[in-house]
Amino acid sequence: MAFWLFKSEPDAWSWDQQVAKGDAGEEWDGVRNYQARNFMREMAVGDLGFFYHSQKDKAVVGIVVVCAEAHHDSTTDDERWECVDIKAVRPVPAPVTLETIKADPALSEMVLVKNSRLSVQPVRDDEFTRVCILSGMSHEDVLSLTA
DNA sequence: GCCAACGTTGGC
DNA sequence: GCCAACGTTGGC
Repeated sequence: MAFWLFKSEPDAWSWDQQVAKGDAGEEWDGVRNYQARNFMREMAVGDLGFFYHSQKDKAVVGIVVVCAEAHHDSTTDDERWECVDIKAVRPVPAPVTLETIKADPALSEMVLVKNSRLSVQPVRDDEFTRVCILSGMSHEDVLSLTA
């Protein structure tokens, strides 16, 4: 299983809106960046990701799961752009802010820290676990997610 | 609201 | 194929 991070401006598409979509999930559409698209092409159904609010919150607020592999982005006729579908799994007990992430030496290599503009990015196993723990989840909580 | 970082476009 | 100009993102 691989881990990812999906970044969204809460004014454009928020965690609450994602949750409201329920198990049907929603296209992660609108991505017009090759790097981000290529990461989505690598995703498999069942991969987990963080849902990150940029701008005002600047925090990881929830956990999502990929529920459809990359397919054409329905918001454009341009054949180049694809997206996956994701659905909400659970909110994190407490948001993990960018400030907290930046202050943690174990997370200094995160793409979020090194390339703040990339909207879809890979997360390492150890980084995924670490952020979960920082959010207040127990090790058992993390294990039950990744089992 | 500013600006640094980055990606894309288009002229040469 | 290079690079200047431009547009966008997102942290501050």
